[in-house]
Amino acid sequence: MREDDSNWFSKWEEELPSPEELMPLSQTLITADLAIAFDIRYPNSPQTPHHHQQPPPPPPPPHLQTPSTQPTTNNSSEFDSAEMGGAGSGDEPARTLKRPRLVWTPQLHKRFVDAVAHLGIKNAVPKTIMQLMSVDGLTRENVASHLQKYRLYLKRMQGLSSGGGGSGGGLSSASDPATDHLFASSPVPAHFLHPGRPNSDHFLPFVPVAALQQQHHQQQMAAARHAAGWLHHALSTFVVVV
DNA sequence: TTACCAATAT
DNA sequence: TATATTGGTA
Repeated sequence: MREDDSNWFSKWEEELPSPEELMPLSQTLITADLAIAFDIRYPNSPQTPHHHQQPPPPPPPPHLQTPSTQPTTNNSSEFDSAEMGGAGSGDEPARTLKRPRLVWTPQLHKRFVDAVAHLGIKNAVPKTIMQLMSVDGLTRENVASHLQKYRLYLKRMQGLSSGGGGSGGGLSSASDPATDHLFASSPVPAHFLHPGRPNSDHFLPFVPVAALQQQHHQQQMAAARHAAGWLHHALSTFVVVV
């Protein structure tokens, strides 16, 4: 196993989400230059590049949509026209500013589900989930709100699977398709619906990647090594559990 | 004091 | 409807 260490690690490394998959979460439609030009602060630049005056409290993210594919139907006039009525002009303290409503894209939700799955139901609380997701600009409240809804969804699924009968009998689930669209986009791990038994598979490395700046590579690698140690421990536990 | 969580508000 | 905010509680 010793010699394999470097092997499995690089192999594991290869399976990390591609930048294309990772980027979308914190990528905006505005280029860095444009952002600077318009004095728009990015959520995922924890490290203020080079600019004058950047107050410590991270300003609200414009939006953390995930335009992995350039939206063909993109209205380019979608930027938040920050100045409204001239009230909150300029350098006003970032706090007390309202963040734009978070949109739970399928990608974001996928990350959410993965985090919950790897944490196990019992440990899946907003703060932990948020940390595991490591999406810049994502707040605990964001996650809490989503989690609340997701739990209701899971409960409904359980109720459906165990009890009873579909009323009309025609299509599969009688529940409104519209309600489930987002949640249906990501598969629900089986053990979510079977409480009572400790989760059996919660280990494969859930990419602990936090950001994508080069400066963070060190931290990322540190996190990765940490995850590696944890993996090792998890594996030894696995033998016992199984 | 923090964070969870269900209810409620927008 | 989807997400945010609130308020009681552990």
